Amino acid sequence: MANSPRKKKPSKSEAKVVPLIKGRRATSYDVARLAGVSQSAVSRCFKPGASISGKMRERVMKAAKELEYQPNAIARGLITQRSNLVAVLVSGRLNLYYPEVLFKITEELAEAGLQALLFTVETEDDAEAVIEQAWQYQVDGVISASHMSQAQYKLLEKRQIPVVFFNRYFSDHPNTVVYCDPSEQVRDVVKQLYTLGHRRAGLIIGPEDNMVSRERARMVQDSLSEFGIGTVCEVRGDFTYESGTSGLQEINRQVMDRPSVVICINDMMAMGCMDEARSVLGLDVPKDLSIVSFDGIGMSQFASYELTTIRQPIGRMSEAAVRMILERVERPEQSHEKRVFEGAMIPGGSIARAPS
Amino acid sequence: MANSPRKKKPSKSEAKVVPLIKGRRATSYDVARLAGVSQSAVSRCFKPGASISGKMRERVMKAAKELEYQPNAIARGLITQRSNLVAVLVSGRLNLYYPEVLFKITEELAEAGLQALLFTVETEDDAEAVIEQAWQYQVDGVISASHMSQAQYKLLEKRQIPVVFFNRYFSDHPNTVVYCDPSEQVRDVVKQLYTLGHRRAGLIIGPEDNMVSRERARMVQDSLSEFGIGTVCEVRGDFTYESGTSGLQEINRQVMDRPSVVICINDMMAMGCMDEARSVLGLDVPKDLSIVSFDGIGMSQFASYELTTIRQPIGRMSEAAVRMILERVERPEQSHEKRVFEGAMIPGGSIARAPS
DNA sequence: TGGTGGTTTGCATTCGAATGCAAAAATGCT
DNA sequence: AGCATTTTTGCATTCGAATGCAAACCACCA
Repeated sequence: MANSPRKKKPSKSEAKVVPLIKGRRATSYDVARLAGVSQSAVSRCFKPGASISGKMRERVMKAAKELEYQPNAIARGLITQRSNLVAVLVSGRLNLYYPEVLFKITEELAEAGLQALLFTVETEDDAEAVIEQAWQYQVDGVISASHMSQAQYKLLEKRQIPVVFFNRYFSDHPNTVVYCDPSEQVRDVVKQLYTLGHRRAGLIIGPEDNMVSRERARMVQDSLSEFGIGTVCEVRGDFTYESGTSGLQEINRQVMDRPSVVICINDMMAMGCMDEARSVLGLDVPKDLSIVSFDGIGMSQFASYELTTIRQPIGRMSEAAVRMILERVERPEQSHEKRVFEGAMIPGGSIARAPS
Repeated sequence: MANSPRKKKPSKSEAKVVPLIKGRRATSYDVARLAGVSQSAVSRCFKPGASISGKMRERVMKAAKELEYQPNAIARGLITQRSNLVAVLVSGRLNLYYPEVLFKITEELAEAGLQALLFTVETEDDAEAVIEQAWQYQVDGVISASHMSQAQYKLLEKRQIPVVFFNRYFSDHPNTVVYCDPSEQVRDVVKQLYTLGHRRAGLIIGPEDNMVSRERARMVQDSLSEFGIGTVCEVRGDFTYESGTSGLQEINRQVMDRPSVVICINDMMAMGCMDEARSVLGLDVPKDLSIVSFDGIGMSQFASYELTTIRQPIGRMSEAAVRMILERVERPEQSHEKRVFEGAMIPGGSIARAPS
């Protein structure tokens, strides 16, 4: 490996190497050889803001194009300690809220030059495994819109992997969060219900361990009692359509005198609830029964449902989540931040004057 | 760096090193040092089937646990030339068919020890960019359920990245495919329509360049003409709910004498169509208008819709897709394979006797 | 012409795990 | 015990790009 005289001799007739001829993809060394420069020059050409002269860049780029060279993100990740991968944790396929969030986040990530590593998480056990996987893949950060225990979060923290929570957080622990606070809108909706004569409400809430459900339920309860609307029944579902149908059944079973309005903690359950009311109980929604809910997912506005619901600004929230992950990656020492977005009431058509 | 006598001396009091104490995650070298063995031993411990003795494994594992060591997938990928990443290309958030497929595939991949790198693709230009990204990340393979031009496919082929097409393929080019062929069921459904007295059908199909749409349309046309049912109108949508509503409007505009059945090329459009029929045109589905469609996504069976539709066995198809990617990764020279699954008719409740 | 300062460039090393090869250890057999 | 065979282990190198440092180059001015 004698260091040859620093004069370039690219005239070796290997200039006609067809890229990938033997299954190997071109590396920065191949490009360097073809262009008659050093590997570092090639590397610098692909690093924005690096010190490189015009003609050098030109020469390298020409060779790179010829060989269809693209830097190897894996190798780059190894040396820079930045994978540009972000783990996105969403849960089940049964709540159509998640796909919306997922796609939005993925697009925002792409825009920021990051890749989404997708993980589906149904239980905390899943989360356990997922965290290990993400750790193995050296993700730069985690955006979690699904289950995660405090212990798991602390583990990630200890490993210095930035986490942004999407619509959930731990109140007794500092963390970075994008969150939708619909309390204003809840009050508006409840007020409207009051004006429409509703005095007895049913509630279909989510799993006990779910923060979003707890918070929303609390807000609803607060507003209800403020306006003197009674909660005749509170049943627990799991955010799925099916648990909306069975939820209404359950309410029906528990109280003889049906409430005039059912408040569902998310759209999926509201849709189940509405379908149950109409198809099974033969009720007219909203004339016989009003229904309101949360999320504002796309299909909640299909003509069959037209839910009166409180929408989360998913687009802005996703954008914020990605911004925040980037910030935390770049300045891990910075203190945590919580960004809270207001909800937005979608009037819909699923509420009406209470039947007398 | 004198090579010390091959006697272990792990008693260096660094045994109390707290993992990650200075922000560095443990590497195989750290584990090796703590366990008093070589780095290669550590590596072998994490490779299933490697030649390692029981006590060695035990010692290494103990040290690994203490340091919370997990092999670095990025470094591994670099040396093994296998990233264990698979790019999954799905399109828009507006057709709920995709999330279902995506989640299924992701789960199957996880089961096979692979990670899904998610890409959303709306146009062929997107696909272009996505392919470059995937290439940079050294994905082991691509599962494409979205747009991809022949040129793009050939590019991937040239780069020797295995591709599995999900429900689409190029007929004039060898490729690996999982596909759902609903022709049997189409015939059944059309026959049933005939029996129910339908003689005039409307069609809402998808974009011209979409193979799934073309194929399904062809099958429908074939069966219709076999049974002597006329196509009074064929309009084009884009697989979204909205294009289902506008599709029915369009049909209504084009022909004065409304068809007795509308066949939609996917569920989303069928739902839009049904909602339009009911809420805007005031029709009773199925009494005034029958609707049938394709896909069998979850929400097509919600009580508001209960579509008569031809379901794809998404679960089995996803599993097959992952299997096939694995096979192609391991034996790239093997010839291509096309796995075709039958559809399954879901009776639903969206068809009835044709109004006289 | 020579010196100064600034910009380009290349060299050599690094990231963390895998692996072919040879040395060492363990096992079996006579 | 002595030798052959098999299994286990460590050494050294490799993957592909990034980067600190020093050498080379360039421009400019005195």
